[in-house]
Amino acid sequence: MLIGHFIHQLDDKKRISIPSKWRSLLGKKVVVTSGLDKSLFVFSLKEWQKIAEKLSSLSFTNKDTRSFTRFMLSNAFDTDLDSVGRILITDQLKKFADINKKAVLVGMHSRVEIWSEEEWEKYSNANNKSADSVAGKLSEIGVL
Amino acid sequence: MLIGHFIHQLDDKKRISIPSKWRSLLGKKVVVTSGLDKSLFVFSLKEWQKIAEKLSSLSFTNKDTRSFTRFMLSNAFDTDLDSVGRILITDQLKKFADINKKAVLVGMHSRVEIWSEEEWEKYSNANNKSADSVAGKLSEIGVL
DNA sequence: GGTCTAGGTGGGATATTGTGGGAGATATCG
DNA sequence: CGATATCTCCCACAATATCCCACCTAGACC
Repeated sequence: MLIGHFIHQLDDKKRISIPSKWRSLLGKKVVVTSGLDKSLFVFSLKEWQKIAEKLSSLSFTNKDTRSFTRFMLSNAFDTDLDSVGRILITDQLKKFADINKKAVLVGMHSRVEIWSEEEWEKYSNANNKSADSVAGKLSEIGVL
Repeated sequence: MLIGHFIHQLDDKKRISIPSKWRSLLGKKVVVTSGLDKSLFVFSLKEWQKIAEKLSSLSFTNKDTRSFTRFMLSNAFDTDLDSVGRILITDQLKKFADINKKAVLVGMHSRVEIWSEEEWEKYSNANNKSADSVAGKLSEIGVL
């Protein structure tokens, strides 16, 4: 299970290290694509295949699903981890997520999200959860 | 059942001892995450998996639950107990709970909470004073 | 009261990880 | 077709995490 978050550098060769903890879970080949909220999604090849299948099963007549499918597929990029566990980020994706140098890698169960540091800070501050709302959600899912 | 509380040191290598009493209940692998009121939650792997499953089952189209899931997962950290029963606390979590050196480990049924000593004092003092009102609540829910 | 044991704490040595850069291979363009 | 830019693979280094062992204190037991 992919959890936690790490701050890594995107170097001038547009490489970024996948935290070593996650490498065994992701495998050697991954797919990077544009995600929600100005972040990139990284899937293991296996997870990606599941998603691709789901996307292809969506109705083509619905305008929304058609555009969502295009959004996911057109920006998808498959890349291998190099010998020390880094992946490549294309210019388009770099630009999409507005990543300059520092990036935040976030573990989200079965996928990894990549954010620019600034966007991540903004996002997590903006969603500055009051203790009450967190407590409420926690009790909803049966933790408290 | 995890009950009672212990005061242990968080050393410079960001390790903290789990009370030996609790080790058999928690198992070798645990997950630490940000909790409520400036405290950290420690779950056994089993308990955590239940939570993670619930989280992943939440609808991802809802912006609120998405941010809640990110909050829970991005601050989570899975760690093994070392040969003498200590776990690691990441810088992020250390900062979140404002733990410097002395920390209080509190048994809360199925999870452990970790507080900085100062926060714990503050919190428990405030609570002791209102013991009467707590007693009232307990009778409301049929405990006493 | 002394000895023994278990649990908590600290520190050193080694392995791992993240990051940068070079050289050869490949593609691009005039 | 040659020159130049880009990409890919490989190696090197510094920082840090991980593993292991040793100490120390407090309580138990004789």
